[in-house]
Amino acid sequence: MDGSVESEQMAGNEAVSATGSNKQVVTRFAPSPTGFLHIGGARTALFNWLFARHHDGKFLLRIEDTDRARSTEEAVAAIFDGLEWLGLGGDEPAVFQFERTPRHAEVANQLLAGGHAYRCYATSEELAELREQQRAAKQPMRYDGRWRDRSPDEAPEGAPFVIRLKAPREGETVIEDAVQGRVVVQNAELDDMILLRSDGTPTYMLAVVVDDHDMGVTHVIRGDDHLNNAFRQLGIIRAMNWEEPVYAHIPLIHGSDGAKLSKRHGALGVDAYRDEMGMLPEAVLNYLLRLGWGHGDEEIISRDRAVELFDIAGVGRSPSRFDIKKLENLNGHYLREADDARLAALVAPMVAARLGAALPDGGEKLLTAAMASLKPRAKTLNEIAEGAEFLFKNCPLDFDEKALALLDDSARALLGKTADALAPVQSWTVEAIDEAIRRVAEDAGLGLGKVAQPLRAALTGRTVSPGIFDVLFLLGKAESLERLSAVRHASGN
RNA sequence: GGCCCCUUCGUCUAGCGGUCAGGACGCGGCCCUCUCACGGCUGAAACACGGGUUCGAUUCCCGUAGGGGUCACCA
Repeated sequence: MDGSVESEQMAGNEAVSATGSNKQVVTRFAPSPTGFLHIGGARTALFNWLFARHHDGKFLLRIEDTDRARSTEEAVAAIFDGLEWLGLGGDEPAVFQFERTPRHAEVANQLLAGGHAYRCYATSEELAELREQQRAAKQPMRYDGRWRDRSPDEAPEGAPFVIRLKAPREGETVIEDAVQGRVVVQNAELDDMILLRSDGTPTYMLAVVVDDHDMGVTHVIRGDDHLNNAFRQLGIIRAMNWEEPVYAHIPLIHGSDGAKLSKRHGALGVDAYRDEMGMLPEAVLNYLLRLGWGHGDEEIISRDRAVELFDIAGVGRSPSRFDIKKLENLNGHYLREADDARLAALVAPMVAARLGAALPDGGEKLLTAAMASLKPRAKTLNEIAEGAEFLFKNCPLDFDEKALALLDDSARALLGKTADALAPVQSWTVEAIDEAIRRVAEDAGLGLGKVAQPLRAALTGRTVSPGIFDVLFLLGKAESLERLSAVRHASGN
């Protein structure tokens, strides 16, 4: 057996033993509030949430808002809103990183006092020049450590400085990543990163490490784009002599073009899946779960089942592309499973918007009754709303072209016979309607389809709708007859 | 460019040395049928390439190619 497989197993066992022993699993989701909760972030949150639940641990939230210029309150609200919709709230109130600035500075100074960090007086211009030279010389671009070993007396009087980590230059750093396996980086590749900016605020590198430590995070599950950062962060953790968390860097989600899917590249927020695309949260969750994680042939996986099954070992190592078709398919599945009244409540405002008018009294009730025949035909709430429109249209219906084509003179004559057959029906049940319509077809010596299609056109204005008996039943006797009559008395096409 | 990661049907994936390479979405066909869906059955569709290791590689190792990530006083 080779080394990498072995190391993966070790990483896996480490994760398990951390839970098997006295230590409670703590995971966190730590978005920066510079935009909405995008789909990749939602998946990261999901994996963290599931891992914590699976191990009876804690799932925490932290808002990484140390970049004051780019953080907004709207973004914070959007992120909480998205998480709430998906049912991925934290087990404790969210931590706002900016509020912990003093603690970050404290740690930086501790590092300084312990000789693990030093003051660097290089200016931004100086550094930019350095990078430019390195670029020109085709050298790797990194800080050259010009203040690393200088004596403090050489410091320019009163000049601003940053605090940098004094990272080891020899040897290598190894991470046994629970997803990626053993990853090794030469320490020479890592430069002395900035811990505290010249204005005294912490950088992300410092803040994450301090906060993760203080929050007791045992497992850091995050996007693959942080894998390189982990090596730098480890430098701080080791300098502080803190316990190292288990890292699990999950592959990113790419767009259908294969490029990184992020808010910077116009990826959608989860709110768009809810508000614009008509998705159900359980469908989004199921889809996200299967993107990058698998358990044999299981495709339809409930939240509870996911908690039961989820493990890091099932997370794949390669990036995946977002496929809206599959999400839609899953959404269709959950639509069919969903409670009719819940769906009606969700769809009612959408139907009203399409109609440009409020729904009549009892509109939501009618939608609930119609849901059983509406939802199998839809993949999104939008499609349900579209399919429900005919229920609320007023009498001179707007007919689409194909419907109009069906309503020729002979069809109108047939519609007359149909109306006559329907008029005497006393108890307006699907069975009674079924019987009456079939008799019309039989008497005319026609197949049921020959009667149903013109009827459908006359009643809905479309050639596509739920079963014709259901349409008649849902519309009610009076409305049905009125629509038939309206068509028969309209001028020919 | 340096460093790091990745590579099974178009897409998401199962596989963990010997399989007719399985499932799902999408696509085609058939059935059901009053339309459209749903549902059922079914078909086409993949181990990037080249070397090893091995009796035997999709599976292990090394290259190549391709893709991605990362190199800020952003997070």
